[in-house]
Amino acid sequence: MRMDPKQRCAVIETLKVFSAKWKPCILSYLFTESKRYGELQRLIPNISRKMLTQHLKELCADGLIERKPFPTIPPKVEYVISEKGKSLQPVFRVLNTWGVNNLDNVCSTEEMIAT
Amino acid sequence: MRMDPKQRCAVIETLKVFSAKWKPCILSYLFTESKRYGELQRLIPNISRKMLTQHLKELCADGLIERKPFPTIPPKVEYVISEKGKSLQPVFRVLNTWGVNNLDNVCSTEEMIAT
DNA sequence: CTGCATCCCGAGGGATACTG
DNA sequence: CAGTATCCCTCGGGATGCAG
Repeated sequence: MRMDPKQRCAVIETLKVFSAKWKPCILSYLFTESKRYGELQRLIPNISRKMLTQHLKELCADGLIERKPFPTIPPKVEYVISEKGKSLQPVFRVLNTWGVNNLDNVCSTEEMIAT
Repeated sequence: MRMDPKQRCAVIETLKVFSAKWKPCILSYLFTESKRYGELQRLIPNISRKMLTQHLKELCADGLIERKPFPTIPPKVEYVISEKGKSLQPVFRVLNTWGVNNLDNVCSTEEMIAT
């Protein structure tokens, strides 16, 4: 197993798609169910609006989520996980399992489903 | 599947361990066989000595690789993958597979074994 | 409510010169 | 050969204010 840093390596490009600071968190919420912009803001208290907007845009651009605007007043926007996004869930499970088995003081996302 | 950003989430902590700029590349070389400092430098032409040193240190601290210095003249240091490090290989394969199936213009690390 | 624009700061990371 | 030390700069990302 080798990687040529000059090529677009699948592992590295995959990491780029979802490993930004808040993206795993956003995705994990959307795995469960669609959320509105404001809901995500409340669920992730430390994220700034700028970063939330930016990450949502990038996730849309990469086809992992979809944006569903409703032309109501006041406006309402729902973010929904896409099929491509769903395909990341098993990847997250693998990462979660590795962390639980190899790191200290980490909290499994699987456990959090139960609670 | 939910993540509380206030906890040490397994997925996020796992990403922190190996998703720094050059770490996947370094690890992928060490998966194959042990390498000396200078070899890695030649294999990864764009990395600076500072970053190579820093990332190797962090990978050691996280127990993914081991440093084997030989008190010869001139000095010689080998970096070897650890058992914990090896356990990341299946994780890399999952990331690689997802990238190959879902991204354009990426190059599989698996293919590169064959070449 | 859902964003965009702007300003600003600190960390990540590159280049280079020096050392045991 | 295998680093360390220093300088510097870009960019991720936070805070705040404005707009549709």
